[in-house]
Amino acid sequence: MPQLSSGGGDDLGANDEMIAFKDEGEQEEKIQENAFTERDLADLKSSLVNESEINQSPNTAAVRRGQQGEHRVFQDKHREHLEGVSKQQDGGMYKSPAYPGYPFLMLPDPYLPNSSVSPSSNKVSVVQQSHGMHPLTSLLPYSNDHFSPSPPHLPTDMSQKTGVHRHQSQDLSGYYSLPPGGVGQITPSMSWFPHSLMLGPSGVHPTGIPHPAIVPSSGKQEHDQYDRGMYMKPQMEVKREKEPKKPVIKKPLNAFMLYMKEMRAKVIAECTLKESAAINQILGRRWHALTREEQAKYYELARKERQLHMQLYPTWSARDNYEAGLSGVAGEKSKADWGKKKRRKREKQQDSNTGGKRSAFATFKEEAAPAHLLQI
DNA sequence: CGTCCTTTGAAGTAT
DNA sequence: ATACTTCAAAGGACG
Repeated sequence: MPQLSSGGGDDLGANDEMIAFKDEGEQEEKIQENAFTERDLADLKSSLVNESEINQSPNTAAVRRGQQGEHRVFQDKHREHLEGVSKQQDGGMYKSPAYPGYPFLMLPDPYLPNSSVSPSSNKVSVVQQSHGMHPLTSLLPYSNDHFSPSPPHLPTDMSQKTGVHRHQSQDLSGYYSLPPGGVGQITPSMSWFPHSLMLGPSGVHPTGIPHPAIVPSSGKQEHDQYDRGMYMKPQMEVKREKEPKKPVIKKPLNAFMLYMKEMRAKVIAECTLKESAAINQILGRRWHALTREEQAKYYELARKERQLHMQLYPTWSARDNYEAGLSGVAGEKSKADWGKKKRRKREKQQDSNTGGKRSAFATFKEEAAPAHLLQI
């Protein structure tokens, strides 16, 4: 039982979340890069173009894999190094957030109708409002009040939930001063949700808790519903009601995803690029250019997202969404079904390694990242 | 319309 | 224990 194996002191792998940091030498270099000036952008674009040149190799995928693997090995090396730091964080930093500015970052706008964040109230806007916001992200004003020992709105269903297989985070009970009742007793304030959301047709969690993270399993479009659909116009709601879909609870966003959400619009504006694959490459490089502290903010946010997600959906498993779009029913995939996509992907990798057709994106990069971008 | 691309990280399965 | 795979977001491209 993997979930249990990480129990005890581990907090959803929080201790491992600091592993992505670079070594000191590179760190310095990255810190310099981190001054995101126009020059930085030019560098990034230049790098992107260079990458595209590299990627012309038929073994692009393999090369990338190799690089990734290298990087991960490197991360592992630093896992040890950072472990002490991480533990310190669990014991100290997380109990008293090291980033007093961000805990209330994204609360107001989408969840308080027609409200907006006071620009002066935030140090960091972690999630781009223009892109809407991940439902859980938006659930995370990260005030400890939400986990106060006396939850203001305790959904009755939650404590009655049976068959809970997600372990309760030790850290959670420690950090949020949880009552000794377990998951069912921990209930974040539902004041995060706008009333319209509370009444939404799709946002009903198995526990009975309405939540925007639950979206109809209608493929990719669910993303939009995720961000904007929670405030769907009545017409849309009617339409959705007509064709009810099995709700899908999305994975909580990891640190990098949170970072991407925040920075995407910025990069798009700077680059005048819209292609997400290219944007993501830039964001990936920027991510590595972040300082420890900057990354830590997102790791912390991601950690809390996972915590909250686990509280809200104690029975949810990442596996539920594996091929959910194909099965239509989350969590019903058999072990026989499990390998289908896997094999497909393996075949694809073999294809690329044996000089298969070039990706459309490679072509795109050659065309979309021409020299004129370097002049910025 | 569904899938791919591309990134990192979390969590799952397979060996 | 380690390796590998899937999925989170995003939106244009493509079959």
